[in-house]
Amino acid sequence: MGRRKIEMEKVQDMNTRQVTFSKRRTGLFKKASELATLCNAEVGIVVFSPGGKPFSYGKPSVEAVTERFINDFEETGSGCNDETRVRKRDKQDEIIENLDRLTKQLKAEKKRGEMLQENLESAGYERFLKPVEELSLDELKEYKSVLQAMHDEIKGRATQMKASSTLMLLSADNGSCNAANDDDDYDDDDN
Amino acid sequence: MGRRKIEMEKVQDMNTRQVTFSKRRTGLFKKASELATLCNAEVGIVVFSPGGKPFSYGKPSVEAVTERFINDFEETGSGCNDETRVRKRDKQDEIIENLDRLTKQLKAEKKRGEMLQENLESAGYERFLKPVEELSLDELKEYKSVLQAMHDEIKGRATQMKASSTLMLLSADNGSCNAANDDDDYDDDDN
DNA sequence: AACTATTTATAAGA
DNA sequence: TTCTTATAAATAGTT
Repeated sequence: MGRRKIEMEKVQDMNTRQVTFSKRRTGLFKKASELATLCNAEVGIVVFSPGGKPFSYGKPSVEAVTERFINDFEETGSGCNDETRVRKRDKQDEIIENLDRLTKQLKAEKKRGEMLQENLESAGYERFLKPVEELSLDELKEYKSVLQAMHDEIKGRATQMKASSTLMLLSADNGSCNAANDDDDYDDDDN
Repeated sequence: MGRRKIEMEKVQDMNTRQVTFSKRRTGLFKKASELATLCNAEVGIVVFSPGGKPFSYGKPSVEAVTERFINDFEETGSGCNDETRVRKRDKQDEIIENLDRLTKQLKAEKKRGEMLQENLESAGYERFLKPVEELSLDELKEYKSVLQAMHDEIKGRATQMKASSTLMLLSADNGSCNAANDDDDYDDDDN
């Protein structure tokens, strides 16, 4: 949508591709935001750059989503006999347990990452301030690059894991467009 | 982008909102597809309609994502001492275990849903074909609505759970735009 | 579901 | 990288 029409195939020039990625990622997130605002919808996106760096966008927030998901409880009573209600309840209990486990795992993962980072940083300073002159230039360079790599990895790990899990869950059984239903998919009731 | 500019606020008319949702959801998924194709990126999206129906889009496929995520193994060796390598290995093992657990939970959840649906359908047909004339009109109506509700719920449950989990993971700590890094976020190496 | 008048998004260029 | 601009695409209102 610019000076020229472009073919829908991988952009060959790397610099151009980088620029295109940035611009279009921004555009995609904006579109998502507009969809959420205009239609009172909820939306989540994960994108991996070719380099594997994850970007994400979500609106409004997970809390709102999970809350609604869990509060689904109260509305399941009408028109059901007792047996049905019990079955539903059991099913929802399981789902809630699963969601809860996911959150706990995520939190634990984040905490481990933070602790590892702290350990590395303190160890790094100590080693850097004391025996510097005992290290060769090459050793110093290598040491610096190791620290940098570890820092980057840990910093991005939680996001990476979130994004990967997300994509995995998203396309668990198919990899392409996947509308939920065919028939009635839009019943509003909130205002 | 049409006959008139519209305000960025919830569309009030319900029919208009439904149409807008459909059109813009399609547009969003197309944009995502283009981003993936042009930039060789990976992308996943979940959208809830106001009625709570989930829609999702992913490209290329989860398998590709998880595979790359796991193969990250081989590339972590350079520039690390043994202790560092062991730490990284441990961390990645944990992550892989978590991902594995997520997949298993999802599969179990789907299987339970399918079984429940089968049970309901067979029981439903039996009851419907035999004692119809013994049921009052009101009972028949109620019965039909119960079956319909259960059917809809089970049909949508796996997707709902996937989408909810996804959104939860996505915005576990914040609800708005969330770029991964600040600095170098684009290093390509595949061709 | 199709059709346009317009608004947006964006490819190139600076 | 950020801004500008010519043009391609998306889409709001209409049929």
